Amino acid sequence: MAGGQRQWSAKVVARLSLYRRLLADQMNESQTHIYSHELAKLACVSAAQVRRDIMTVDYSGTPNRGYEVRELLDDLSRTLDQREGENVALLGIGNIGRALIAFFAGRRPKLAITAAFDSDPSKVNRVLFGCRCHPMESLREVIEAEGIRTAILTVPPRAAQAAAAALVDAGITGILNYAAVPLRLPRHVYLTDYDMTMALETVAFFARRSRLAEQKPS
Amino acid sequence: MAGGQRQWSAKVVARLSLYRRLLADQMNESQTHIYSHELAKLACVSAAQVRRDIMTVDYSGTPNRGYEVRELLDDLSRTLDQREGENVALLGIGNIGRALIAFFAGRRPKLAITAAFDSDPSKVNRVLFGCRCHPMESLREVIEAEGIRTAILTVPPRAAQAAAAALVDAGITGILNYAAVPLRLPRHVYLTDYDMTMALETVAFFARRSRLAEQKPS
DNA sequence: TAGATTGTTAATCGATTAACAATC
DNA sequence: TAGATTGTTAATCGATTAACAATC
Repeated sequence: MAGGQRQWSAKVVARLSLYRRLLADQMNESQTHIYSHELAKLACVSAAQVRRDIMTVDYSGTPNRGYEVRELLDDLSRTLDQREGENVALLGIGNIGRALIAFFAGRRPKLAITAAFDSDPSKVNRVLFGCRCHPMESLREVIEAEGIRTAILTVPPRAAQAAAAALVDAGITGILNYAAVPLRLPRHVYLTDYDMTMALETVAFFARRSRLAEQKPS
Repeated sequence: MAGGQRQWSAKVVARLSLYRRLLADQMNESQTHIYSHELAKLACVSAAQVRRDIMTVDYSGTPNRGYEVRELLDDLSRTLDQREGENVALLGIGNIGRALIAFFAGRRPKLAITAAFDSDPSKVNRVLFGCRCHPMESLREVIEAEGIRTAILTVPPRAAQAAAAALVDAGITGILNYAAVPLRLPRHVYLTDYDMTMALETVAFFARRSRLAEQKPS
């Protein structure tokens, strides 16, 4: 039922994205069907969670064969991809920005970084891995022309809030934020923060703790 | 009470890391004290959460002045940092790996990437932003010599599981995984996955949905 | 059929928020 | 003091897991 108002959570969508990639691997190995517990093992989650997640894309398996790899893959792609493909913008061509452009070049057929922006004139009009760099002044123009709704933010912290506001102003409704600053955005804009310092400090904290636990006398 | 067995969650630790950075900014602006709701606004979280988080580091504010910036900053650092500083290893010197080495160079005084590893001989023995690149063969040796417990994984997907196993074998207890593959690790190893494809697909999904919601007749 | 797996509901778990007496 | 803020407990919320009848 197309009109059913389903509540998607970010975690579910992220797992669907992972399932899709794992299923593509399975198809390359000529697997035609797969059970929830098999997919669960590949994804490192519980089988119950796999079954519940798959319910959300309105695909059904059968007790005998589990899930048909090809069919499930198609249904996942119908949920995750826009049929005609989709373009993404990237703001800030520093080390991280360049690495992300290189990483995503050709990776997903229906999701490509097609426009980059930087305020540094020396970077403008270059082409990196098929992605053209534009001046900040043409932000709105390019975003509207290419129908872009999703942006990656890799500018320095100080510039992040203003850059994000400009993006929203130009019609962006989803931001992946690599700048290590909390952003204040209107509610209709979806935001994911990828703060690398926070991530590394957290891992280091628990790595230390694990060692401490080991040293404790049993 | 130092011995109190407190249960730390990854989310709380990550927020403490953020609070610390925000407080450092405040101190640069000569703020001596700050209220929970002020810090909450900067961090884009609720005031109740700030108060509860700060409780976990055993620091107390006062109704009159809120929190003393300097004191809270010190207590957060005592929790997050190892007093004598700490080294981190990075595996896989591709685009992402190089960008991360550049990003973290000199960023945190007590947390530095000091050793990189790659299986490509042409990359070995170079020095990037003060970080030396070693051959994979000396993994254990270097990790033990530098007392490293935390590692960043930026190798290609196929190599990730084996590389992670080698890290664990060498004594690593925390991994920040940028390789887009779920890893199976012993339970004492702390793992955070940073799957960029998953993140971008999720943001794009919700960005699309937001637009759809806008178009809906009220 | 017997046995394993599915879809789906109920129970559990953990994290966030609301509320409020104590306090400066 | 009066008023705002704190530490802390109780209520709420959402996500995960367990359980089980239906099914191939």
